[in-house]
Amino acid sequence: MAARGRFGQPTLEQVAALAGVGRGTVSRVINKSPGVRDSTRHAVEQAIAELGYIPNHAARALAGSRTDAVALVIPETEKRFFTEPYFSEIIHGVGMGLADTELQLLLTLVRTERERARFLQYAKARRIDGVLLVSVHRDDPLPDLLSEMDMPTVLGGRRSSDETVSYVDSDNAGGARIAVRHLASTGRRKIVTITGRADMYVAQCRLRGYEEAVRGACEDFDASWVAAGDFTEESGRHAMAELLRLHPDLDAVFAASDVMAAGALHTLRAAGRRVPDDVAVIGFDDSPLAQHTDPQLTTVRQPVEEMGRTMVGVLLDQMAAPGAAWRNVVVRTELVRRDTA
Amino acid sequence: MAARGRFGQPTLEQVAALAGVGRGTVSRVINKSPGVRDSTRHAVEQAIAELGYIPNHAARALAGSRTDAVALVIPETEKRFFTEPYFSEIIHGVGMGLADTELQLLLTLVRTERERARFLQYAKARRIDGVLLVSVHRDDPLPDLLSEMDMPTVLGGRRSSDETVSYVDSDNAGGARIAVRHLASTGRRKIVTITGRADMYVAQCRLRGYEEAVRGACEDFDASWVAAGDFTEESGRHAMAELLRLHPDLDAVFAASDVMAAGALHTLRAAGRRVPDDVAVIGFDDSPLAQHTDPQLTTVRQPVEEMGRTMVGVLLDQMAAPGAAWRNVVVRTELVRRDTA
DNA sequence: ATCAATAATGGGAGCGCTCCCGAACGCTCT
DNA sequence: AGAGCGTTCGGGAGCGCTCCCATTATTGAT
Repeated sequence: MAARGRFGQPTLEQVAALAGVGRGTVSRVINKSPGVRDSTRHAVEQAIAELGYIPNHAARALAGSRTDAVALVIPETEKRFFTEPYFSEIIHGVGMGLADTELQLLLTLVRTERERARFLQYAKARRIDGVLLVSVHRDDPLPDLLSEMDMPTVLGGRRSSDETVSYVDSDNAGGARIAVRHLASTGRRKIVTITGRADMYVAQCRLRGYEEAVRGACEDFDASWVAAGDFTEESGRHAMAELLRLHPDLDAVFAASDVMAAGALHTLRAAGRRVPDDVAVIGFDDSPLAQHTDPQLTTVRQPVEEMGRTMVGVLLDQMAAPGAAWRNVVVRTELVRRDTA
Repeated sequence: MAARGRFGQPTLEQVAALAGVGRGTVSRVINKSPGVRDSTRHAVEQAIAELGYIPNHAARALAGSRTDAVALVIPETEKRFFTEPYFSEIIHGVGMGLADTELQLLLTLVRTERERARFLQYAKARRIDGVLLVSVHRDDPLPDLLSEMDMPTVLGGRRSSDETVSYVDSDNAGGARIAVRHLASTGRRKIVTITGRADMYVAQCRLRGYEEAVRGACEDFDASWVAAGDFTEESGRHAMAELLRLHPDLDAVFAASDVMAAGALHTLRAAGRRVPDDVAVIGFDDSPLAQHTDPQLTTVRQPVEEMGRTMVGVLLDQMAAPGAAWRNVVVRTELVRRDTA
């Protein structure tokens, strides 16, 4: 007589016994493999329901060499993780994408070299079937290492224009262009910008979009209209102050993130400039923060949650067809008009 | 000759062969079991290093019936998950707590009944060794179900004053008291409050703390000073409007969350009240948002990240000594003075 | 040197599943 | 009726590890 498992859980063998079939048949039913007569299938399903059978995951993983788990890797140090709702939204989107699969989500925060090495061990040991990677810096070799070990991998954002791993990205340059054009169309003539970290492609794209549009709109544009930030509020304040010093006559600023825009707003107010009367401001991301600034921030929205969901979709494809071509998706961005521009 | 595993990974058997010992001995070394001579241990470690051996997790889980994974369950619907940085901070704290263990973090968003049932299946099937549960509502049976199946469980926050599962909570009543006392000590005489969802213990505690302190400070206090909110900004605005209508002479408001305080700030400004000159405002949580409001929000800080870390500690204890007594930790809250009070 | 007691060690059994080969059972077609 | 084929099904082998008991090495006491 087939005995119950260690935790009182029924085993596949018991289901087989109850249904009066062999182990293999039950396995076939569970895995929806073809070649089982309908009547047999029903008998097995009946037995499964009766016993409340749940497949043992460890045994499946051992025998079948797949784990039904994917990792979401966030290689971000403290600060940004709190400040940016981006991560919450990605997590949420990924969660939704995974909702009707059998996959589990392993969350891995990689802050130190040690944690990074450990994660690679996990990947090597095949404790996961796939990896979602967000916030990847330009020279990060992790994606390549993963794809070398044939681990299905999808990036959120990309490292450069010729990314060699599947990714889902938003149209950052396009969003920046829309923002600048909107500014220009409302009569602004000196539209400066605050950039994100130069080593992140997303920042480069937003800068590129800005430049493309600003060249078309403002004849006297030059490099001094661009101030470097690093996506923190602090840097937004500093950059804004610097910009104000260099160009007292500026009348609009495009910040590469809402958080930096909030910093800019702060400096602007401290300098006695009225927003949007004297200076118009547009941010990027449409984070919840944008609704809490005063005045409420006009910003470029990227559908982060949708990106998370899409990343899962692409990963699922990769896992289903290993070695298939890279797939890339670029989602649209849009201007959200509020009160600062 | 022992062959390589399916993915080219060396197996324990190979390590044993190379070290010239038996399988059992290698297992003992890996698990740091006693009873291995130093010289033998070194030989094995040497072999492990040489082969780059990584234990196969599935096999361990199957043979040893433990999974080296814990789940963080977030039973929250859309809105709050984005708005509240609380979740990011908890996640971060939990990540830190887990950093120097061998445990993996499984993130489970439970939004629907179906997902809830599925999670219970996972727990029953012992795919995880322990559970961290945050944002639990008063009548949520999940914690009890888990502890009935002997699953080590720790709550972030608690459901009521006589919680029957281990928890880590912050001193909400104390924080509210500090806030009100501060308000009173700066001469405010009509200190109203906006509460959180009545079905959450955390909201009840903050309300209780408020009442305790306000009774001592304002003689004419009555129930009409209390307006119900639900932790959303929206509700903060409405509650504030209502309060203003009932008590045009109010001079201070304590909101049970920063988000609601931000809403209140909005209504106050719209009503032409100056903050903090006419009305002082104190929030709760010290979320990043508090630094972006205008003026910056005075608030009560609860060390969320520390709570996350502590939850892991308590869970580890539970896992080490199953069936041991419940352990509870209440962390301190403190007033963060900014510009609204 | 001898023997009992103790410390190390080897390896069989088994965890619950998937994979896959071959058996059994229809069919159809000569 | 018998051969030949496809469809279903049963169950052995094995995934890589832990558990545990039998076996062997080592130590201390006599």
